[in-house]
Amino acid sequence: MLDSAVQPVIDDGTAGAQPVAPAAATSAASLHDTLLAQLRDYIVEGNLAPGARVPERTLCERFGISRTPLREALKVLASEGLIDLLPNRGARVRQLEAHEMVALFDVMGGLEALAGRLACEKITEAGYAEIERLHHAMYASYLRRDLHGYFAGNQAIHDRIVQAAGNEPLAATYANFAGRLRRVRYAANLDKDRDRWGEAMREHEEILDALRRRAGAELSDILFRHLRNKRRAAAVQEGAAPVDASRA
Amino acid sequence: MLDSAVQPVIDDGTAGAQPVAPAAATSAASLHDTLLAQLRDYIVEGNLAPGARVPERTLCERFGISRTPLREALKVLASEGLIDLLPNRGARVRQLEAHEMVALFDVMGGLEALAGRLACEKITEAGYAEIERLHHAMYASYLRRDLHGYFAGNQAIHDRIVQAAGNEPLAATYANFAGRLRRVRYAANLDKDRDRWGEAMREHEEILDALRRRAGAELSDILFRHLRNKRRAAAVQEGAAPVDASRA
DNA sequence: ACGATCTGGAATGAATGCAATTTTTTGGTC
DNA sequence: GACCAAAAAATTGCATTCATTCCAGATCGT
Repeated sequence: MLDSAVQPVIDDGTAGAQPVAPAAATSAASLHDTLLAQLRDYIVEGNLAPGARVPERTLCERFGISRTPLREALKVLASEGLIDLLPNRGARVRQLEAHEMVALFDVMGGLEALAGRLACEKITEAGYAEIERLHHAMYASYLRRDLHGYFAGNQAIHDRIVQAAGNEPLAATYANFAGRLRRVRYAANLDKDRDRWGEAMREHEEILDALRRRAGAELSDILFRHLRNKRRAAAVQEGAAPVDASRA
Repeated sequence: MLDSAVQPVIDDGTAGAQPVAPAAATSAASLHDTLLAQLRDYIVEGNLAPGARVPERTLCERFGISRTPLREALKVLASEGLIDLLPNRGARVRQLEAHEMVALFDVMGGLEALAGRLACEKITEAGYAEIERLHHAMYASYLRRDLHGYFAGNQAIHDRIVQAAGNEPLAATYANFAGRLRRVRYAANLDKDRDRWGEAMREHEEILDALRRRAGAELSDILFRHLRNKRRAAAVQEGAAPVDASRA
């Protein structure tokens, strides 16, 4: 569906944004949250330039639906912070100012800090072993200077910690913020910042150590500072590359 | 080219609804977020019993609007976690299970912990002085055994800390979770639990002290544990009392 | 010629209408 | 009398339609 193959960019570094909303554990998916997920992906993938208008008509025929469900999805996306809904002027893709990106990073840090603390309370030995395995794999990628593998491992670890926290609202909120930040691609400049890379690796050693000792408060603090450092390293390139929005 | 002559607010019948948390601080209000705020308040206030159906038709004539904007608002409220949206079975007021309430409290704790840490970085002397004043006022209420005044002051302090964090997404998320938890009224059992009341008061002393010293990590930890204790004290009564939903 | 104003088209916001699914009621059977 | 099945009524989901607002180009005035 989505022609994301045009630009295979490494744009992630935090976490994967999956379904945000289906809070109901009992409900079996849904028929039209599909559209929401589709639209969210469509925006997050970068098919619409930041600040660009979100043409209802075009998207309607793009997804083969009427305006009513699309507008509903748009309202939800606006409440998630992905787009801005101007009164009578339609929807626009949210453009992140520098200070907004900083704020989002801090929230991510707070959420990860919370996740780490809760994970220390709930994680099983098997769960820890899995994270330890991921950590070593990531370390191997680091030694290999395999940026892609490193990021994948990094993301997997952070996701696992959030998952281990066993807190559904936390996981949903985390996914929401991760999705908002996914559009800014701050990842690619690690290969030029070897110092930061090594520093991040050391921080991950601390993370694993604190998790092993189930030191909740300590892990919480480490994780927040870890995100702070990641934010600092990412604050370099701000203007994300715009992507073509016009496709017949 | 913005028409400075703003159109007059259309307030037909219903009382003025102040938004719980205007997520978009910069955007100039809105014309139909009003309905969203109204509906949110309507739910949070407890006009609909937990687990009860949310009849579109009824609410439509209640708010004097058509089904389309109402359904949009419903979708947003579902994404906020206030209601569940069953596939073809309409909307239901979210019923909080015990473990869900626990999870929400933990997220609140994490958010407040983050707010405290950020507040230590950004708060001004005047801002701290204001919180100190509120603290003393709350302490006076405590001595007076004025439960209502105590809670008002308590909430004001926590709100001020969040506000002092100067992080808009954090404030919005905090307001969201606070709204979700507002329906469970855990407050009333403090007068029967004098020990918890005194404990909470001591914790607030610690909070103020850490904030005065701008000890971010310390304040963060205190706030999380403070919320944990509040959760423990609140976990008693679960089923909130339903209120009549029929009002002509 | 430059600027403001006016008019036409397009898009947004909301309401109504129609098909599909669910729920309730009614009837039948064991 | 209780339980199950089928039809009717109501409700949801979506499409279509109508009113209002915004944007653009053209027209008129200075």
